[in-house]
Amino acid sequence: MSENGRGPAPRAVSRRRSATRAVTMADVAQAAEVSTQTVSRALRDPRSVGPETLARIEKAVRETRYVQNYAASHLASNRSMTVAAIIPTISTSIFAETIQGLTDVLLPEGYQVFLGHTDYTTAREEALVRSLAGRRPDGFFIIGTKHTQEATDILKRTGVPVVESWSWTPRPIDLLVGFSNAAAMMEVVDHLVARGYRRLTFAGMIKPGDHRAKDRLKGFLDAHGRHFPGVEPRVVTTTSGPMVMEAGVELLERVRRDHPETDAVVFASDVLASGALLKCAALGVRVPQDLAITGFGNYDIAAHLVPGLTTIAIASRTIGMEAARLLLRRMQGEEVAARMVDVGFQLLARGST
Amino acid sequence: MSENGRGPAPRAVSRRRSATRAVTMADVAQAAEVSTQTVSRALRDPRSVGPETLARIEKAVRETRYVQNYAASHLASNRSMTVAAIIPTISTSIFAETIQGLTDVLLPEGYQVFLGHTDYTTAREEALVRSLAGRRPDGFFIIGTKHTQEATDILKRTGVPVVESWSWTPRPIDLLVGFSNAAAMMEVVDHLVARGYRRLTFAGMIKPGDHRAKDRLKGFLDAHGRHFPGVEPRVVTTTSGPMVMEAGVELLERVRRDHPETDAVVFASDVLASGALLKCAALGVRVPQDLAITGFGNYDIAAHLVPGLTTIAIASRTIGMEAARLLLRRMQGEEVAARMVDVGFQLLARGST
DNA sequence: CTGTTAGCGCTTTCAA
DNA sequence: TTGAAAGCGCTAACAG
Repeated sequence: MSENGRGPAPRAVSRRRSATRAVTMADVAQAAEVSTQTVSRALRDPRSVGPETLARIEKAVRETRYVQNYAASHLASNRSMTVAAIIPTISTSIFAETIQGLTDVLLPEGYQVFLGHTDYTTAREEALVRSLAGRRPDGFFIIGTKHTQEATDILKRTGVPVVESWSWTPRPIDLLVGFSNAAAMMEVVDHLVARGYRRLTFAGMIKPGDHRAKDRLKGFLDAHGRHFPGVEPRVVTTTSGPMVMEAGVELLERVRRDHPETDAVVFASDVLASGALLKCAALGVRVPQDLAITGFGNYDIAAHLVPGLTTIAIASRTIGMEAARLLLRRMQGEEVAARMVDVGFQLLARGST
Repeated sequence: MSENGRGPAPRAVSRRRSATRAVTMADVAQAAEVSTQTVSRALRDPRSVGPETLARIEKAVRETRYVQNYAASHLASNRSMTVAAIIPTISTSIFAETIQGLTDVLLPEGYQVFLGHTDYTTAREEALVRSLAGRRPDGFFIIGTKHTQEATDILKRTGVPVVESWSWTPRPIDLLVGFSNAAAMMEVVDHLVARGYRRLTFAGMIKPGDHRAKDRLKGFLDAHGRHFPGVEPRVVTTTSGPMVMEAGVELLERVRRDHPETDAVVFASDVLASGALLKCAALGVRVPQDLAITGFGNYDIAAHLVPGLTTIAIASRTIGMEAARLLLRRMQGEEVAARMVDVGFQLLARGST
């Protein structure tokens, strides 16, 4: 325990910082009677060393319980084998699906994922980008295509591939895996109009940094203007609070109070729509006869509600997987054929309309 | 562009690996006309350098667009400022809440979170622990208390704090933030019996590595044996497939076919219970008159279903936040008062029983 | 197939 | 308050 028991004349002054010296590659090399270089090679590509040497090294690794230090590896090789992922919030299962898809593809290739969430604020996003850039990830994955100038600059200067997602833009920072939220919403409106609904109201939670929600509203307004020129569009929104079903209930109540003539409510998310749909059942409002309801996202619940919820299905997991594949190709030095991937969307017409 | 234009006699042979040399602390130091030491100090503790020096350094940082390299920092200081988090799956919103809580507390303190998921297999968990250990995180967060011997060994030998969670054990590896799944399930059974139900059936998805689901089944069996000694407990399970409402629908169908006498179905998760409850509405099965249904987790949907779903509420986000606080204290060298935190659970009796 | 050398970019230690 | 030297644990480059 005593820190002083080192003896009188420690030749090369010990500059150790860690108390319990960890096993290093040098220890393995010594145990296997090879150089550290050979150990390094054996770990990265077992076929690059002789079979007997390899066996000795593997034995040494086991016996010394060696765990490679990636920080040192990273510093020496300039490859961190990590990918930074930036999402608005983890608690929305639909982004979780995307992250799951991302990690499902990246982990088997040896990449680890750093995760950060912005809570839908661009300021937090910028801080996160800066902080994550300091980890020198080999790639970035980020939800959204609108960022602060500073964040965009940092992302561009990292020199590593960047995938933006879940939106669409003609000029991505680098790579893009997304779809047009506006176009999807237009399709919802077209569908409602085709089914005979005429008094549509948009209801959504639009946080300051949530450009996907804004695009959906924009799509609604565009389509509404196209179908009902001159008619003032009905819009009910909240700008804060957790994205939970209760918010949908509250939005429904505001729609019924402020726009009682509404015959169809276009929600910006399945979460909100589900809350509203269930509330309708409790209130005795018949869906879709008295009121049609649409959602966005095709969450698990949408197909199970009674009636089923008409919504837009997004290939959430696919976005993550496709993004991972693009990143992998780039991180391995290959070129990608298409820098922009449109995963599209699909209108699922169910009983609620 | 030419790689050859270096001239004939490059004195000290360049051993650069990165093509575009990134801005380093030395560049900042040069621009600010101080040593790298001073820059380093200024970045870590601005008050440790003179105000004029600080101003020059801050200016230099801005002008050079310097982004600190944490890998080098990590290697030199032996602190990575990261925490590794291991969860069964990201796509289950209830774990996402926990991760959100964890990051909400850790990010402001400068820690970043590495995320990995095991898909409920202990083999993948072990691989993940090994891999994440190589990143030398300053702390581990892991869902569950049952691990392979090897994974346990690695976690113990890292020398950093480890928080296990979402279960209960008298002998955690290090720290514990959890609750007893079995006790929670017993309370569900007690509640049903008190309400007059006598023919209970357990229905759940029990994946091989999901010890929390197993504990819930165990709790059911214990309570069932206590209330109905000698009566064979009814249990319907699946062992694979995605945890979605459809699985709940299928379990419900099996319960109705194999155990038609059932008057209450005890589901191991709200997801399953919700699917079943909605299916009951579609089938015309009255809940709770014909069949009572209970869930587990108190997902957002539970309170909005009609009737409301009786379930066990878990402080999912709190688990993450509490774990983060324990880790922080330990990572900052302080002792923690209580190594084991029981966050408990709460039975929420709603209309479905 | 294997070893030697230098260095990745930062922080610790020690000295001024 | 600031600086000089050393080294964290690994890998690239080169040589054999």
